[in-house]
Amino acid sequence: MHDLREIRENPDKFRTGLIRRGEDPTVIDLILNLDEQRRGTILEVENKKSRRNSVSQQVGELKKKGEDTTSIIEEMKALGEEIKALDEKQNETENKIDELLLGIPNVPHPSIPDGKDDKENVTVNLWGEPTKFAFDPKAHWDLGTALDILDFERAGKITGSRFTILKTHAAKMARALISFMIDVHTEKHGYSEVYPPYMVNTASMTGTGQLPKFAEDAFKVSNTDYWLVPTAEVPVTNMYRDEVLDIAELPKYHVAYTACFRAEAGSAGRDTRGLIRQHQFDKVELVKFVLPEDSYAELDKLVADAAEILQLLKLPYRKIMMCTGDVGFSAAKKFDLEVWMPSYNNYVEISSCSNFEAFQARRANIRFRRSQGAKPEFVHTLNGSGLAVGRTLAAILENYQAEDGSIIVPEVLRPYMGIDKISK
RNA sequence: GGAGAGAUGUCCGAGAGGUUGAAGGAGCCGCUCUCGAAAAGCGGUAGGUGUUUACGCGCCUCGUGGGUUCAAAUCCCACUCUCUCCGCCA
Repeated sequence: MHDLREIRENPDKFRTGLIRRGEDPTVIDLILNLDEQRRGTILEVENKKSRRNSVSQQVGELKKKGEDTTSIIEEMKALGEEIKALDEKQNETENKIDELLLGIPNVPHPSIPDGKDDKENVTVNLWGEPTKFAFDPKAHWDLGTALDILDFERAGKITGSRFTILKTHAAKMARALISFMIDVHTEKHGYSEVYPPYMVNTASMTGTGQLPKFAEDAFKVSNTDYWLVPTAEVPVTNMYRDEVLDIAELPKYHVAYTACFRAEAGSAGRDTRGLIRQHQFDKVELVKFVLPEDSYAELDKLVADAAEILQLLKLPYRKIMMCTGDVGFSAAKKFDLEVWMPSYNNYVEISSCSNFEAFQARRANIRFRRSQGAKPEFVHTLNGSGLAVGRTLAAILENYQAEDGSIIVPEVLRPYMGIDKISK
């Protein structure tokens, strides 16, 4: 969410941001009009309230002296009605403004390229090379089914499509990956581990920007105000909602493992096979709360922290900078890491690292103070996958497959798995 | 699920319709004293919003949302959360 005052003072910045994203900038003028209306009413209603406050005080004094106050009270009754009517009008206006404000995406950072969609994203660099095979490599869903470590059919029976049962070595490898990733981030990169709830309330979903605009992407728990988390970003970022953080604690880094739940509305027919696009998947997420002036340096470090997992697993990947058309609603700048997936003969997103600047902090009211007595300011928030576990598992199965259909276990996972090869 | 208690500023804690945005204490900041420190003394110390070049002034906020009243932290209703006891339970 943006600061109404900032929009008032510098509307062109926001118009330009919308235009760069390919969206309609006239919403800014709509807001400016409503704001003007709103401020006019404030003046009017506050004058009346001021009068009521001082007269009410006098009433108290007069009554103490035993004087007659009936005519004043009559007058104040009428004034009260006027105030009530104006307050209602004011509420309506403010709700309309909020509704519009909540629907406006973040302003893209000047450094990111203009573009319509993902085709205009920019490759920043490549690490490693697409894996070469002396034989015809298989897709992970075929490998996993043949090894009896992935079971798509029974998952379809017990739940539905886009769910998978991981069995034996696959289940253990998922667990190993979660531990490995969290260990690297806590021990080497300085993140503090949290294990949050998998359900969050509407206020939290609004704080990070999933709501109100993207309700159809999430699962709502019926008869409650709760949503299944689409990413650990939501609970972890909202840990500090409505708090003023001590500047000595900044920057604050958290790493969290959760299952993630996504409705995948609008993805019907895409990535229907395998682990790539599931309604439920595991993810280790990195979340940062930082000083505004540091957030872009912190973004680079965040991407490097996520990339290091891929390097340690020796999985080839590339780093992509998202263009204005693909940067996402809440982000000002975003890098994706894409891992080489032989079955796609292409790179597939495995991590998404964003700087939200103050966009989420303003929605969630997360602030800090530069010094004792200073005005609170909004922090900048960032997050990134470090990494998506299901896709990592798929990438390992495919990139580490041998001709006989067995899978070599990446060296860094062997201490966690106790074996060096998965075979029949 | 049943019974009860509670939610006040950075923290503890008073207040129970009328000059209370809120006593008192702690913390923090500044000053005095001191060679320095401690102690002591004095002063300051919420957020949001509107207006103003500025000093300032106004409005809102005592868990959240409604209501009663000329006037609500204080009365009424609903909800949320926390704690205690009982029941159930991984």
